[in-house]
Amino acid sequence: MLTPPTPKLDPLLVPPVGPPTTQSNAQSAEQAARPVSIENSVLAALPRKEYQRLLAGLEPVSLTFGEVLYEPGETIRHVYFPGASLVSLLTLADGHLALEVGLIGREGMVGISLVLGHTVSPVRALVQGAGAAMRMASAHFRKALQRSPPLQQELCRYTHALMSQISQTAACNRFHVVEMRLARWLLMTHDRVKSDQFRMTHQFLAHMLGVRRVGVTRAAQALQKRKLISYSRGDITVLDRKGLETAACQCYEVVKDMHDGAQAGHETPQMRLSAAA
Amino acid sequence: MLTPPTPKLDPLLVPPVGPPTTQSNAQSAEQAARPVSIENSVLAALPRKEYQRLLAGLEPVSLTFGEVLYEPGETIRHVYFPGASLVSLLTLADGHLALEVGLIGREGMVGISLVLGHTVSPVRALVQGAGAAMRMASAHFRKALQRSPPLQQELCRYTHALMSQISQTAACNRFHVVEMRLARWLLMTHDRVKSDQFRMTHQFLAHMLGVRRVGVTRAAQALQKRKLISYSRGDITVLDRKGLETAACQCYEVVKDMHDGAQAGHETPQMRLSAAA
DNA sequence: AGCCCACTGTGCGTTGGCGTACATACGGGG
DNA sequence: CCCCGTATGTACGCCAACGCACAGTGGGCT
Repeated sequence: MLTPPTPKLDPLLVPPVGPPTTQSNAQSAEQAARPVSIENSVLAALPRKEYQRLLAGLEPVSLTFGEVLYEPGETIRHVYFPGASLVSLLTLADGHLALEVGLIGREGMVGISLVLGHTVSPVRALVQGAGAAMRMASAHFRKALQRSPPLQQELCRYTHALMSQISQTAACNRFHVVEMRLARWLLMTHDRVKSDQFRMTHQFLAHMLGVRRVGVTRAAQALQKRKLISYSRGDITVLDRKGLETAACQCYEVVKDMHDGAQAGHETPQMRLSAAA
Repeated sequence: MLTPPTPKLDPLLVPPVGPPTTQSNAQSAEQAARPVSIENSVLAALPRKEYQRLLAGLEPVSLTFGEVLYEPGETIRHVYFPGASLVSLLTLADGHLALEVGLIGREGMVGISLVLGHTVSPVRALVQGAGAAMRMASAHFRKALQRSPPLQQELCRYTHALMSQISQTAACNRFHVVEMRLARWLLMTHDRVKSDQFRMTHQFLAHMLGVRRVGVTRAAQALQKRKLISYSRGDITVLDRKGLETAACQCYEVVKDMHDGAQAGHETPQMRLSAAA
């Protein structure tokens, strides 16, 4: 939250940010003092030795709200390992409408295309929650990936989880009403940040969910009336986590189980059998 | 989920078919005479030597309409390389509604999860167009994959294309009206089969598009009135391919470019930059 | 030939979300 | 302290799609 969310008109389609990488570098200098501070599950899951080797190419950056990391069709310059930050993957339809298909926090990596050998992003990657992250230049990353089977494995797992998330989101967007989807979205965000409270305007949520702002307002009202959340001018607070889970569609649990399963299955991949059944 | 969910009522969730694998084997015997007859782009893209080595584990099968290859949460026993056949990936929402998120023909492989190290499928894989395919047992496939970097590369490419397809479909399902989506779907199918004509009831299409059967009927009427297609009792014929492309949303082109780009980009991955801009 | 069933066509009231427009409320900067 | 812009609340007509119900229609099977 280094900058106020929405300066002008419709900042969410193309938010007014300075050159992203440059300004990030400025801030990253102070953080460089303790470069291991970023907690990212993918990195954390690596053997100590592998992690140490990776550190050479990793650079701490501070992601600012609204920053666009990739645009569809754009070459990927860095991959990002979010810590406290939060990144949305958006698919564009027609050219002006956007819809979130994936949400990436500390459990994953931004730039999965590179893992699969593509240098171009098919989606827009938008910073949705400001915070710290580690990044690595694409060229360096590809080399590191080739040299590190554990990293490959970790990222393959995550890729699969992300793919499942995207699939489930597709069905969810098709079948479920706004209120349920909003609840799900809040839960997903809640999982990825430490606090019960985060900044998030209705307008922004509308873009994520692919609906009108008014639709979000209505849904949010309903949730607030049920004492599940409270909000005011961009501050959303989760009051009743359990209740929210009830209000959300089960898509939430399906996706969550998938991510958890992917991590839990680190040593025993087969155990996922029962989890998903 | 080995038992049929809905024996009566709605034949498309589990169409009336005999034991899938067994009966397929019966038919595959005659095809075994010339096992190289299946044209699959992934296999075709491999160096001759690699392909020859793979053949040992490949087994020609005949997929029958309505056959379910995987159910969500089920262990993947084989991967499939479709030839003339066509397989849909369906995500389940709530437990009874299904929505197609991906369509796989000769350009891909069914069972991508295995490539990413997961033995369990997150989606249902439903045979949507009967025809030939090659299959390989999971254990064998995993070994083959480890030994063959070209296969890895080919499948990573395809995985990426599939992921893009799923993302785009998600947005498409959210924003576009049934008629456009139907047109898109017909085009995608048309791309993957040789003929201008294929079997496809409204009810089936309704499940793919996640809408009512009546919705499909209406949309199909409109397309027929415009002389783009003609249909009768499950036989759909594409009359005006160009016209259909106009009637469809541009999601079709976006996804097509991605698949083509993935193949064309074999040597020049960067060239896609301009295509998606 | 006749029957049955799958496939397709049509109608009706309902509804969730859309597009638009305008009204209030908070809060920070001048 | 006032002003203005951002954030939120409310209203109205509209439409695509929904759920349900039922009516034709053609092909295959006995």
